[in-house]
Amino acid sequence: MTADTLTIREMCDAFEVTPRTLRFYEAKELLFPHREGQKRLFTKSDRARLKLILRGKRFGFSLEEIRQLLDLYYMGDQQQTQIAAAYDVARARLADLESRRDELNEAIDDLKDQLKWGEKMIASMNQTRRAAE
Amino acid sequence: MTADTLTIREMCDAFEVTPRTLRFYEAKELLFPHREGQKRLFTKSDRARLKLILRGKRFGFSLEEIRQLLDLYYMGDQQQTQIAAAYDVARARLADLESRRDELNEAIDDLKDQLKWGEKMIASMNQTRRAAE
DNA sequence: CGTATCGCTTACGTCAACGTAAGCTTTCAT
DNA sequence: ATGAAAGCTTACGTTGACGTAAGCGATACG
Repeated sequence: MTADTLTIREMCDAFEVTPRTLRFYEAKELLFPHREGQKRLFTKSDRARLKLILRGKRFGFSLEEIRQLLDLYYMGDQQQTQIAAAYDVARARLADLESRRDELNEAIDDLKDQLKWGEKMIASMNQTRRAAE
Repeated sequence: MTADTLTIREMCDAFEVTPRTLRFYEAKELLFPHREGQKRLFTKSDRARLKLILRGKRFGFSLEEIRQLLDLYYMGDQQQTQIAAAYDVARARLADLESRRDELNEAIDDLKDQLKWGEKMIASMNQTRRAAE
């Protein structure tokens, strides 16, 4: 049985990252792989966290920001004040993501216009070329 | 008349960036302010470009990627092959943005679930606290 | 006329996020 | 037994995106 843990190499292959990157994330307390002697063993939780880390990076968050967000996602049973604080931060993050989505939709609309313009351009140039032949 | 151009300071105030940043963007050929003697004068085109630069950064693009995208947006009348190539790149970018939006929506849904969970948590903890009093 | 203020250039400093190299154990197949 | 492979630690190097400091020219102001 594989005990549901991955070696560092398997983890790298699964997520297309380097060992250095995984060790770096551990040093920054973004991942907490178990140890079997010296060797790291990455659990299901680590895989879920790494997925969120990479997603966060695609959205342009810094590792430090991502670490805080992970602390939110993976809170155990904590004190009420902690939960409440986390709740507020999560709501702020939601607002951030929604505004990002809106801006992204703007950018998409802009680009679609740009593409229409490009199509007309190409068409008219083909026109011109045929006329010149 | 202000000739529709901004000094570097006005530009900084308008976009909340530092002079260093604007000079840096010029050095990297992302902006092309005119000169009045030594002094930079930022045109409407520069303002539009800077808006796109800052938007790109919020989406996690590197300045080099952004420069290429700007070259697309602001192509003059070029050769057909150039237009056609730009068209392809723009379509690829559109696909990228749309997939980002989809992933963003996923993240938003996840977070909404998380928030519901948090609300329940807080509610049940208030319950517990009242029971213990 | 002195002196601030604004802008310019040149150049070195910095921080995040890894890359890369050196040298050391453990493991496992030949 | 051994030597290649995989993993580890430590530490210095690198790249991108600016920050910051020094020093100079022009311009405005009291």
